[in-house]
Amino acid sequence: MPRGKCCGQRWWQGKLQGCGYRVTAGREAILDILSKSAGHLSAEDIYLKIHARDANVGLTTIYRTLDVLSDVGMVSKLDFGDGRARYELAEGPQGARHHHHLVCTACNKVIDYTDFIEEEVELLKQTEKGLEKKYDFHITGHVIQFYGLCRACSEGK
Amino acid sequence: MPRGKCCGQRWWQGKLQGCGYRVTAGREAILDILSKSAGHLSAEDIYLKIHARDANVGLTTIYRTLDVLSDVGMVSKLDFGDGRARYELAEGPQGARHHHHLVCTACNKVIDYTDFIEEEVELLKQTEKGLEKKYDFHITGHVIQFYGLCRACSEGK
DNA sequence: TTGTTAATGAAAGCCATTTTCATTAAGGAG
DNA sequence: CTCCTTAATGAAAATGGCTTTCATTAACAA
Repeated sequence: MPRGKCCGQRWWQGKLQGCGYRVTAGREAILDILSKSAGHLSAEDIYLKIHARDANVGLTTIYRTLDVLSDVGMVSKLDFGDGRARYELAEGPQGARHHHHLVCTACNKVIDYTDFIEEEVELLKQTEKGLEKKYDFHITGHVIQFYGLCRACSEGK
Repeated sequence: MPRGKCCGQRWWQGKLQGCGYRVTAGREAILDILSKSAGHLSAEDIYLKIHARDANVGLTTIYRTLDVLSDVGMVSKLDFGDGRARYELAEGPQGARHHHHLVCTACNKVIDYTDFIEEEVELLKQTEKGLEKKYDFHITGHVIQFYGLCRACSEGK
């Protein structure tokens, strides 16, 4: 077994077990699919990919697993306003780097951008600090997202 | 009939008719409720308020009217991630002033804040410009929102 | 006043997600 | 390695916000 793969498994197995969750084939499969896809998969996307690749993991389990993985902090749940949740590997040593999303409201294409991120993050950090103090809130997250029409959708109209 | 009220009515009646929509009792009632409530009402909230105040407007009509009012730009549709849309009077001469939202993920309380707004708006504007150019997008909107636990929910745990 | 057509409401439908419940299997104890 | 406790799973049913359908009503222009 290749060293890299082994270490990767160790990593998420430890994280799951450390949080009191069991390591199962379904969880492994879902995590594997997320790590090999370019983000933004819906539960059904994952369901289809899992069934295409090999075998049986019910939709229910996919939803439950995604909850677990969110809980553990390995996966981020995204909302692009189209009525279904999307999931991507959370940023971190194993995941992608920090980015925000630009969503086409016509074709639902999503662009991850990292430009301007530094300024955004800096402003968000300051604002969070200010809001926490002023409103006595413990801030745990934020959403910053842009919506619009991509080139194709803009012209096709 | 008081002058203020008359002018207020004129205003939205004109706006509706100018966009080819008819003026109906239901639309008047919904708009009135929105203007007298402190923001963030769900369709069902409005439904209950309408039935408490006087009479019959079906939930279907409320959804349809809110769509119309969004279309005309009189109402903003909000998404706080709890699975139901919220609506508030759009900012403008008749509506509230520009603000963003701070959401408690435990009790769903929402705080409108205007602090830090100038900087946020400025950054958003610049980022939009950059993204439009780089990704050839026509940006039509954005979401910036903070999530966390309010004082009460933080302690009650 | 009348005619056209948008607006309405009740009921049915839609669909992502959740719940229920009986079955299976992870992983610690022995 | 085997047992045992309990989490994990899947199928099916349920949930719930929202939308569609369709027959009826009412805006408002002529």
